[in-house]
Amino acid sequence: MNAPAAILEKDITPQGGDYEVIRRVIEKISLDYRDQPSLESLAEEVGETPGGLQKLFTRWAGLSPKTFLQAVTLDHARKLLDSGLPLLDTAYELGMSGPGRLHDLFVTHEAMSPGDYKTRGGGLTISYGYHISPFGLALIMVTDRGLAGLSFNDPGDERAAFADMSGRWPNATYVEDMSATAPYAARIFDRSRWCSDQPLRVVLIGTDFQVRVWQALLKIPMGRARAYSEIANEIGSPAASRAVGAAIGANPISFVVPCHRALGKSGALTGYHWGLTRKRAILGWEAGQLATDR
DNA sequence: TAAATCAATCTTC
DNA sequence: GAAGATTGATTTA
Repeated sequence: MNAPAAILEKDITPQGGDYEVIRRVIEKISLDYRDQPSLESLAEEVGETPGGLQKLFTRWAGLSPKTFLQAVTLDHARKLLDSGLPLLDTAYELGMSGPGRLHDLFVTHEAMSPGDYKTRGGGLTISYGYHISPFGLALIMVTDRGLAGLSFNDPGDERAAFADMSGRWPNATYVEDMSATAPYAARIFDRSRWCSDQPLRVVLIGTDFQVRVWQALLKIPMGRARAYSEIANEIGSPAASRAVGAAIGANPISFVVPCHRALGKSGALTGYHWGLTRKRAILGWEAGQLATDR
C-alpha cells in the first residue's frame, strides 16, 4: 500500500486555516497554565499582535482567548462532568448569551457483526480522503454503509495517519476518493448542518465491548463529559474503567464518536490518541459553540 | 495538601 | 502473559 499524497481541497471550513496558530497557543497554555499567561505573552509567542490573536480566537471558537483559556482548565472540565448541572450552564458560566437550542450532531449507528469484525476488514472497500478541518487535517474513511473512520493529523503526518487507520482493518481495500468523503467532511465540520432530520450514517467496526463503549460515548451531549468510570457503569462493568479507557482510545471515528468527552474522574484530560492538545482544542471549541448558540 | 506509588480490575493481542 | 486514555487508598515531602 502506498501512503497517499495529501491532496488538499479548498478550505471548506473558513476557520480551518486558523488551527495551526490555535494549536500553538493551546500548547503554550497547557505548558505553563499555572501562571495564567497574558494575552500579550501568548500573542508574542506565536508571532501575532494581541488584537489579531483576539480576533482569530473569536472567529475560530466564538470565544475570546481569556474565556477560551478558562474553558480548558481543570476546574471547568470538572464541571462538565457534574451531571447535576442543567445543560446550558456551560454557556452561562462563560458569560455569554442566554439559553437556546442545544445542537448536536445526530448520527445513526450500526455495528458490524462480530463475524465481520474478525475478518479485519476483509471484503470491505473503504474510500478515503483528506480534508481541512478546524482541528487540523482530517482523514476520513467511508464505506457504502456510512462513515467508518475519522482521524486528525498535522500537515506532514498524513502517512502516519493513514497507516494508523488502515492498520485497524488491514484486509480492506482502500481507494482514495475525495468525492466520496467530501460530503461527510462538509457535513461534520459545519454546525449549521447538524440537523436531526437526516442523521449521519456511521458504522462501528470493533469488538463487542468496544462497540458498547462507543455507543455510550454517542449519548454524551455536546458540551458535557463523562468519566471513564461512569461509562464503565453505564455498560454494566463498573470495574472496567481502565478497559473502557483502552476501548475509547481505539475509537476509529474521533470527533463524531466524541472520545474527547471522556475525562478522568478528577476532570483531568488523561489521554487522547491524536494528542492532548487536540483534545483541549475540541473541548474549548465545543464550549465556544455552545456559548454562541442563541 | 499535592504529588508519587501501588494494587485491583478488565479487555485485547 | 503483558500492557493500557483508570481509580481509590496510602505514603511522602
